[in-house]
Amino acid sequence: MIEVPAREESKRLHKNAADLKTLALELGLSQSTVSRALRAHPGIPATTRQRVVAAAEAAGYRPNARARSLAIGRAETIALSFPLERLQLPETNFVDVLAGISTAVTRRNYSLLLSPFQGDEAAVLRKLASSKSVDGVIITRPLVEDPRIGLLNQLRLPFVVHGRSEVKEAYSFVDTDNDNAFERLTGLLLDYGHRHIVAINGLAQFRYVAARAASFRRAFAARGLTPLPDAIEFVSMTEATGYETALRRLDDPQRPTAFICGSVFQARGVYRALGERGLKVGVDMSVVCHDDGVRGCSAADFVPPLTATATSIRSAGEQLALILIDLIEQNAPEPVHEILPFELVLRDSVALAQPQR
Amino acid sequence: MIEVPAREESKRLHKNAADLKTLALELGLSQSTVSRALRAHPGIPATTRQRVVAAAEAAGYRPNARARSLAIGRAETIALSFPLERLQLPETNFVDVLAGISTAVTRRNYSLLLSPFQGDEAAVLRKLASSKSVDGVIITRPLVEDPRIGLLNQLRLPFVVHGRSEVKEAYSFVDTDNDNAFERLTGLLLDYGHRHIVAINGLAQFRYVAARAASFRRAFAARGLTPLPDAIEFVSMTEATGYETALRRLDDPQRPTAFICGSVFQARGVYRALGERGLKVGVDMSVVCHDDGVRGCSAADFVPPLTATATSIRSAGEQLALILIDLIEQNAPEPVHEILPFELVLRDSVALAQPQR
DNA sequence: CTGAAAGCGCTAACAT
DNA sequence: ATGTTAGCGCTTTCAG
Repeated sequence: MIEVPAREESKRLHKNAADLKTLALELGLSQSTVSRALRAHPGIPATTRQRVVAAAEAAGYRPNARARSLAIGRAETIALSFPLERLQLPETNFVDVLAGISTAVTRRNYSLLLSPFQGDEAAVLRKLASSKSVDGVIITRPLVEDPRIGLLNQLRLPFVVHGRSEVKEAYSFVDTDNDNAFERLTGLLLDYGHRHIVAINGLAQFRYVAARAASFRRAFAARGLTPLPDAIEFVSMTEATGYETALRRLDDPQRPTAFICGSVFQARGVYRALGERGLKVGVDMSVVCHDDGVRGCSAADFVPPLTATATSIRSAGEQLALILIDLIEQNAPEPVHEILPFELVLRDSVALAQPQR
Repeated sequence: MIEVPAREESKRLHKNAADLKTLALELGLSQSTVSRALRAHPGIPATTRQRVVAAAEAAGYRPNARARSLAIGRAETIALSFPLERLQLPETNFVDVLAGISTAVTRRNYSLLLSPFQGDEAAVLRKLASSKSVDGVIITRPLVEDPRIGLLNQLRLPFVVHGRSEVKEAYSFVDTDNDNAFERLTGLLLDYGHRHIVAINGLAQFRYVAARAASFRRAFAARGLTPLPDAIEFVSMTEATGYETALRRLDDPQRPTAFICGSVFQARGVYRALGERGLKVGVDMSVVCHDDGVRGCSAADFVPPLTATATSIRSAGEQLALILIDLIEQNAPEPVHEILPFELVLRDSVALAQPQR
């Protein structure tokens, strides 16, 4: 019944639980010296530093994050605020942004707090700010006039927005170059001779949707043309709405010759609708889309492969986290505005427009 | 240049930054009384409590989470440890578990720390434990003999496993009733007269895969039958492998008459393979699968609708979080073992077996 | 180069 | 019913 081997293990266990005080005691040094040695403060000779580091490692010592953050006034943690439904809906690029954020946060030795909300996001943001549980927050999908920006500035909680808003205040953001992407897509179709183009856009409350609508029109204007008044559809970013919208427009006596889709999901719906009407993509009908590089749904894998403006929403996520952490650590005193480039990838989904009537 | 209106605002801002000391001072009470009043401790009369609560609300006061957690010895935060790739791969049920966890964590007023790892999960778990940044952790996809369970027990970090392992030690888990689900699916096919059934299972290192293999054989044994030696395929849980595996088995001279799939993703691949070989599901070939209720890929939406054992992986996520929090708060001193039920939903993907040869 | 001591903001014994 | 006091474990002046 004697547990000789267990004793040494329990000893090690105890060591694992060690705090700074114990460690200092064992080393015959003061807490402050040990603390400084571990943080490689100047003025600690290499020899003692090594001794301390070795002892800490042996003891499996890590500073208590709660005590440390109380002392230094930072939690080394950021939050991602998002509507819970973005984790529940099947078709969103949210998880890909999250993957990017996770990666960067980990690389910078920060932690990521997931902060979902249902209904009142402002309340959640206020709570994050006043309880000081995080050093900063990432918010997503800004509205044309987004009240969160004013709120966060007022609360003095560092933040970065995924996307842009039209508000006057200063704020940092990371955004894809949506505007120009839609202009390129539109221009491409126009240059192939298409005139009756339908743009399947997103819901009108979001700024990026407005921006895309504007750049769609800009591409026409640049060529001395004007789109039809009902050329732009403001619908949600799903396969189902892409399908429904396309079917409706195909069955219209004024059938378009080309579609621009805001997302690969919508494009998938458009392909399905075309299939059902017996129309061949890249032959009878042209389709292009914007492709955020969402995992598992690439324009390259469409049949036929889909011409698209390609970006990486995951790297947008990485940028969001990196910029926020820089902001927190004051490496970036000014608001940061980062617009990520896209690439136009030509594939087989675009045909020359048939000579009209 | 005088900022009269701004002054009042800055005053309110200042109030927002209020701490317990300031609040106590304003109220003419001691910190402890204010603290107790806010936590509705017994022995604080309703009148003062109301006064304190009102003042706190007006000031936008929230206890500093870092100070509080240092004082009470709990962070009121749990972590989810997972391989980063589960956020990057297109086909996983991970996000659905996450949605469930998020929901429950929020409901219990806890926070959720996302703790991805690449490579060495043990190191991450050690860090979580020694830095005391969270009160507990959820781990997923246990191996048959999973070393994390021993580690976490040794570290004395409360944890719950999504799934089971064969290790001897005590641990809490939430798991779907995988074993019996596969037995039911197999039994169903056997009762329809099928004898040459191929089970497309997962990768062999995971316990649930072994359990499913065993219950597949159990269903045969219960009817005095034995499956063919190569009846079970151990492959990954994706559409692509479902497709490839099905094609290979279909092109074998010994073609099976039915498939059991471990996931809807695999089943989707099987459907595609059957389509390409001109076989009609529910007529020429029978297919069943286990359906975790992943968002956007339901067995009910297959064409034809797919007979499946249905569970909700999201509610598994909820249970995981609730149990862990109970464990942390000592509401559940004993390890908790929760096996979630499933439902067998009959649809149109199963036909009576053709009389053999 | 190292140690002593204060304090981050809160909670909880221990008084009264 | 309320106040006083002593920490929680760390960082960081301030002394030596």
